[in-house]
Formats: sequence, structure tokens, C-alpha cells
Amino acid sequence: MDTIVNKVDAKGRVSLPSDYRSIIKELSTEIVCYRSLTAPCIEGCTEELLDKLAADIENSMDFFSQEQDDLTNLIFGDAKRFPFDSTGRIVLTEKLLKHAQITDAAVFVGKGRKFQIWNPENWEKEEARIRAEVLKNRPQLNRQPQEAK
Amino acid sequence: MDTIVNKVDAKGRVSLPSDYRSIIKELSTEIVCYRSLTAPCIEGCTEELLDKLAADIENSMDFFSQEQDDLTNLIFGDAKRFPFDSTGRIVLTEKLLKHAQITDAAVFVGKGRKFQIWNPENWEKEEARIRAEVLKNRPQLNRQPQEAK
DNA sequence: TTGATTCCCATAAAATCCCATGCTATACCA
DNA sequence: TGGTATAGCATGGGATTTTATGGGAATCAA
Repeated sequence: MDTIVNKVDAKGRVSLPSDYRSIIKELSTEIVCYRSLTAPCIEGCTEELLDKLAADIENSMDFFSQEQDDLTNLIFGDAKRFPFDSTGRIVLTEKLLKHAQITDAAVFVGKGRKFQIWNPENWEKEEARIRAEVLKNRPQLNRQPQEAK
Repeated sequence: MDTIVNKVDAKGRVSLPSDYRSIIKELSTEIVCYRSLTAPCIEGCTEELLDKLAADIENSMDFFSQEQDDLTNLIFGDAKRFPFDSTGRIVLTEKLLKHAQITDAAVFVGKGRKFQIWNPENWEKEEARIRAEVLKNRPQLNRQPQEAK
């Protein structure tokens, strides 16, 4: 999936890029979005994926554990269904937009079975950071001679 | 399922958020609420889920244990049905409101197949606590650069 | 009767739907 | 090859419907 920039209008509406939509549409007509735990962006996925995550949590821990309690609170307390209409738009909430610092434009970034929505400038920086990180950790990928330390 | 803040009026009435309602409505027009065992909040779910919870408790513990007895007594002794009217409101009892320290506003927090109702300030603190806790226990989730050396 | 609880209606605000428009990429034809 | 028609998409604006919430009437209980 490509990274795509779409406008966010005054009502908070964004078109879900059609590539993203068509993948989901086989299953349903809605996605689930929540604030990323680790980055200033929105994450989106299908409800199936979220259900699976919940089931994994339930199975991997003691049923009455504090940790499980915390995780389900965090995930389901934040996640919300976003049905998209016939023109393919969803309406993001204030909470999500604020977390991702999105005002009038949003970048969709594919991440396998989920995707992220970023403020365009933030994504630019993040992408640069990721590139630098990858090159640092895997120098064999870098076909340029290593001049700098 | 999101977290949603609604007002509690002088009669103790609260609107059950429509997202919550629509999920339940397929089955019935009422929910079951009880005081959380572990937190200063109200828990709510369908009657079906409560039955399942009871079965889980029985399976996960010695059938004759004092512990199981205590747990089932606590939960079922407390649980009460709350039908919601045509406008989607329920009327919470003094006992529940007091336990959750709720006066004039209540936040609904989704929790998978059940949900919790909190005093807004208490939830804010709880959410912060959970986020910190989860990030601490799962450092691999934390992609923030490690500045300290 | 009095106090409390339940039901019903009214309203404002917010969420949702629908249609119109312009753009872009692709296909098709000369 | 170049030019044009076409279909799909993103986007804007307005109309419609839902939802939350307040107040009051009706019902029930003590």
C-alpha cells in the first residue's frame, strides 16, 4: 500500500484512500482506529484484527490479572469503529486528530495488516528517522562506501 | 468502543452512548451493572456475558473453594438489570454512583465485551497510570529514542 | 398524600447521508 | 502518437436524521 495524502475538511472528514478501502471492503464497511501507543499518529485496522488481539490477550494471561485488565482498557477504551459512507469517507474524532496533530491534511501509511495516519510534516520526519535507523542497524544494505564514521 | 462523556442529571439518568446501545440492542433492551471489584468504577455488560463470567470463574477455580464463593457472591450479589428507555437512558442507583464517585458526569469506557463507567477525573488518572504501566512493562513497544546513556 | 420512579414529548446540537463538481488516470480511437 | 471520452475518486456543501438532555405528566409505592 502506498502512502497517500488526503485533505481533512472542517467536519473532520477524510477520504479513506480507495486502495485501503477495497482491501477492507471484502469484509465490511468500517475500520477501527485508535491512538498509537508509541507514536503521535492514528492507527487503523479491521475489527477482526482487533478482536484477535483481544483474544490473544485473554488467552495469554491470567483471567483476573491486573495486566490484562489494563490492556483491555487501553485498547478498547480508545478504539472506535469508523464506518465509511458511500463516498468512502470517515469522520475522525477530536481526540484522534489532536493526538496526531492533524489539522487539514493526513497521510495514510500502509503497515501490512494495519495502517497509520500521520500529520504530513511529522511523517516526513518519521520516515527520515526510520531510514536512518535501518541504515545504521543494517549497514550491509548500504551500497555506498562508509566514508563517515 | 471509545470513551464517551455523558451528563448525569438530578434524577440519576444517563444516556447510554448510542454505540454501546446498538451493540446490545440486537439482543435486548437492558444491561447489567455492578460495582467493579478492582476499581472505583461501575462495570456493565449483557446478562449473557455475566453468565459466561460465572462459568469462567467456576472453571478457573476449585468448585468448593472459599475464593470462588466470595467472588460469585460479590459479583452476583451486586449485579442489577438496568433497562434503558426509548431515548436510551438508564437510571443508576445511589450505591453504584457512590462507589464510582460519580456526581454530574460519567465517562463510558469500552472494554471489549463489557464496559466501565467512571468519574471523569478518576478515569483521566487511571488512563495515565495504565499507559505508563504498559509502556514500562513492554519496552519494546516504546520507540522513543533513548536519550540517557 | 407525598415522594419517588417511569414514561413521554420538545429541542438544540451533532452526526450522517446525499448529491454535485472537478480532477486524474486510464482506455480508446483516429 | 496524440487527442479525447470515460470511469473512479476526492472533496465541498447542504439536507436530513440521530442523539443527548431537559422538563413535565403519569404511574407507583409507602
